[in-house]
Amino acid sequence: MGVETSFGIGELARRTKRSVHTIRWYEAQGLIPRVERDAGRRRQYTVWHVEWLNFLDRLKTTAMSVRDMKRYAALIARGETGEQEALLRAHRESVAARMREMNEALALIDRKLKHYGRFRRT
Amino acid sequence: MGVETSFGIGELARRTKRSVHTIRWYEAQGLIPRVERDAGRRRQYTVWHVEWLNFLDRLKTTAMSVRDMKRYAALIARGETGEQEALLRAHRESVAARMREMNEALALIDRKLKHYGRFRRT
DNA sequence: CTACCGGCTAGAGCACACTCAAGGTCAAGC
DNA sequence: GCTTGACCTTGAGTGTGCTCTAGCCGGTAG
Repeated sequence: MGVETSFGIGELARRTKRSVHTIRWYEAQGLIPRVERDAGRRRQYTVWHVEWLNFLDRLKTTAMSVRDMKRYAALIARGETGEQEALLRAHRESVAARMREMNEALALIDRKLKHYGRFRRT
Repeated sequence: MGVETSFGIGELARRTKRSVHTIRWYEAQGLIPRVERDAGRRRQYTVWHVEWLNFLDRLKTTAMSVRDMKRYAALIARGETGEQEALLRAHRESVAARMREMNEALALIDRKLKHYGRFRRT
């Protein structure tokens, strides 16, 4: 027992619902900053990494590319908060724009569906 | 002069802002129904195809896969309006769900941005 | 006649985001 | 001391959606 402050890659995989393969791949791509190793060269993670990967999920949900996640991760690693904010703000705007487009497309789809409905019996 | 009722692939490419390559690839994937050929085996298109490709753009904007576009195109080719409607309605729901997720993610990003803002000087 | 344009097919190549296989290390438990 | 399990690295393979190359044909203008 005791206060578990760090854990291995298997545990991180369970906590973030990713495969161990994927986590190593993410790290190789530069998406995971602040990864320490123990004496046996095994990766050690903390709750910070769980939260970071959860946040990456949100960025992914909003269609951020791995390339941009890598840029953001690099800024986190260097602590450059100004640039972090700029990147995130730019992403926010592109997401908002994409959502406006999707809304328009959805409206068109709804008009089509209404049209189908017009000739339905029920 | 005269009423131009059909045109070639180059013109379709210009009208739909795609490359000729891409249009041929779309057709090979089964995404473009009702394509006739002239005596020289050249593809002939009409305004119907322009509208169809514009609609495919909307489906793409809403992240429909080529696989599903192909299914929809096949239903168009066979005139099965009932199944067309079912497919489109299912897509509509998945888009709505994705947009809800994106909205949540956007809200989280906005909270992060607010946090950055908290420590800014201006 | 010949250059050019637009079109044709088959198939190779590419960017992205994983996903997994092969072969090995290392510590703990029996 | 041997097995088990978690971990390691390198690198190959996969699915999606294009994008382009090579080599060819056929009609028109100079």
